[in-house]
Amino acid sequence: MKWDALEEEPCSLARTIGVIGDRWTLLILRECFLRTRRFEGFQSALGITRHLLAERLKKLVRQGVLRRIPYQESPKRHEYILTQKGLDLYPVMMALVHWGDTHMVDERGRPLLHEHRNCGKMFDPVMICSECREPLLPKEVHTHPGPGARSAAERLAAQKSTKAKPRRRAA
Amino acid sequence: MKWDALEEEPCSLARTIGVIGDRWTLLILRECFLRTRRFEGFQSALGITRHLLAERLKKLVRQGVLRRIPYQESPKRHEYILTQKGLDLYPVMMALVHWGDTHMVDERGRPLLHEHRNCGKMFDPVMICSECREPLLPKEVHTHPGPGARSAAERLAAQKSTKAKPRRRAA
DNA sequence: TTCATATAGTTCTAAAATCGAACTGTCAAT
DNA sequence: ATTGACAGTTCGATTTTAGAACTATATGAA
Repeated sequence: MKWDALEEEPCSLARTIGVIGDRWTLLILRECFLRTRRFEGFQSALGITRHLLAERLKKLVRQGVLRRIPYQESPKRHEYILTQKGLDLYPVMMALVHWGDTHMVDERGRPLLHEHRNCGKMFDPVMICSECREPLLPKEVHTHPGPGARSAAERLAAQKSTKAKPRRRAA
Repeated sequence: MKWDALEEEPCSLARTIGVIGDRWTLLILRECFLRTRRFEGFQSALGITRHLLAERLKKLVRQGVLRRIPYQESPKRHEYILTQKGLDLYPVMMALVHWGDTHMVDERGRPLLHEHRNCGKMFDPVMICSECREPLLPKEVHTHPGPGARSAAERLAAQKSTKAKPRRRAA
């Protein structure tokens, strides 16, 4: 699959994955939320190759997740900060962290605790329904095609290009 | 970086990324939540190569995200279903979908709508604080080292192995 | 002046991952 | 006896990533 194609798919999950769904990008975003802003900062915090880091940052800027802002002239230097679109990834990050906290901790316990300044307490993130504010369970959610869904004809056409071709028999 | 090392890192985000943080795995999990259970089902829905699909499924089973269950004898056939650990990824999936719905839709609108059976309404997922039940904003959250955090000495040792080495001057 | 350091990249080759297609094996139905 | 469904495995070619060095600009020290 050409991964650029993901962004064209009629699926919000696929499109999101097309933008942030690889290991280095997710780790770069972690650093962003931890207030890292500069090339060298990302590089030394992550141990990513400079080549890939440059490429990933470029892509995140192109996608509007990060903004590249000059912080000095001569030599020109820029730093990378989260846009609102980038900040909106916070629930994604928290959901990933919380799953790790729940299922991947060793005997030592959580590496990081989160304090909510509003209430002053250590918390876990909980995902609720915007309408009734009850926690969401997969069993209680049904999906329906939305206005951006593909018609049957479109699905058929799309299948032709991605579906496994029939394999021929042995001679 | 050897990606197996991610699971050892003192960071719940890194550990989670080590398990589910690649494009195909995330798409496979989407299919799981859409009730796909069998090899051919995943393959034709995603267009993933059979080779990679087999590998990813094995890894998800090894990690306890999926369970491989026989559904017929002779020939032996199995299907892959989400464990509780896998079901717990629901907030991650919903967060990814919601970001896509917010920032990646085209003029046609959302591909999929979600109905909450509890209240009967179409909803968006909202992430709140478990303690005060207010929506979480990145600015209002502070992180503290938890019991599983690395000591300063451990951080230093870890840096030696991942940090960029000093580069020598040109001759 | 010359050297060293800081920062933000780019370039290059080798190694690893992925793709694409074919192949294996079991069983049921025709 | 052949075809099709299903769940993989194998293999060569292509694409990505890793790892290291190199470029460029400027500051401050020897």
